[in-house]
Amino acid sequence: MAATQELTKNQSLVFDALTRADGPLSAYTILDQLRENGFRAPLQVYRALDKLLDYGMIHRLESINAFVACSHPHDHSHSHGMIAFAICEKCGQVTEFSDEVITARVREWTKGNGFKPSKTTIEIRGICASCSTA
Amino acid sequence: MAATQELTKNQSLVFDALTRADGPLSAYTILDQLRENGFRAPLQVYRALDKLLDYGMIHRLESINAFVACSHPHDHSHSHGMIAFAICEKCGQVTEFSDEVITARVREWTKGNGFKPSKTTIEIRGICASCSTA
DNA sequence: TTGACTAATGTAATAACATCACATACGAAC
DNA sequence: GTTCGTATGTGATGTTATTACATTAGTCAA
Repeated sequence: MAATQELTKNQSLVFDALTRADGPLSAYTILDQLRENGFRAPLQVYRALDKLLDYGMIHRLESINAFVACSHPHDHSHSHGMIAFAICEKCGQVTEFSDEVITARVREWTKGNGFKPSKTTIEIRGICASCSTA
Repeated sequence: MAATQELTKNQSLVFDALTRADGPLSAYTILDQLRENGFRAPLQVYRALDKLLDYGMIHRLESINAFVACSHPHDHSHSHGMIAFAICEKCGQVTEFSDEVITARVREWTKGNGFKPSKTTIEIRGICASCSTA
């Protein structure tokens, strides 16, 4: 499984909702948006989100309990590196970037300490450029 | 406000609970532990946690909704740098470290993108050395 | 075609995490 | 002692996520 068109109905609905939104959405916000599509329960959303996370098509922002569509959907180059997120606390915009230096440095630490990493979260909250000039 | 002995009663109780524990605790776990000390409601815990976070005496682990006592309580050297956490998903142990290279690299990114950071989260989940040999 | 298996879905209930709103108490400054 | 800020007590509510169980739909082989 890899491409968008192979998603199930619910997965597509959830993924489309996240793609339409230009910022992170909470699971319950997605649920509300999809009620007209027949969604009734949180689990319908969470199950789809789990799969989409598996497929690497979306990300979970731990610090705000929300989800975003991956902004580099066709770029698998950073899929094994760490992804960092800058989250604007004013407008909600999320910028995704990956940095080899940080990735390498984290890997050094884990190697040096015998720690086997499974998932690494890097989230910077603050005010984005447009919001601080506005 | 800076030192432990200036904490209020509730703040001390919460801080002590976190210090006794040798791993992260959720707010509700703390609440349960402090019922015999008169705690009745979540807010009593959350208010204390907020202050302790302000004072830099504890940290919040965003990825697991839990709190830990700072492991470098007398070391203010890294208090303006970023702190990273390695969280063992097996035993719950949390190792706290700060890395100037990562800190610098994040600062570079934020400067370069006009992003004003307020709080940065770095959390590595995985299996710690003792758990992977055991 | 039937049966067996697997993946996806539907639904209700509940658990886990966090905040709001309002009342009361306490200490310091005047 | 009044005023003011901080801390506290308490119930209700809001938000996020999971458990448990039933049902549906597709695949594949006998």
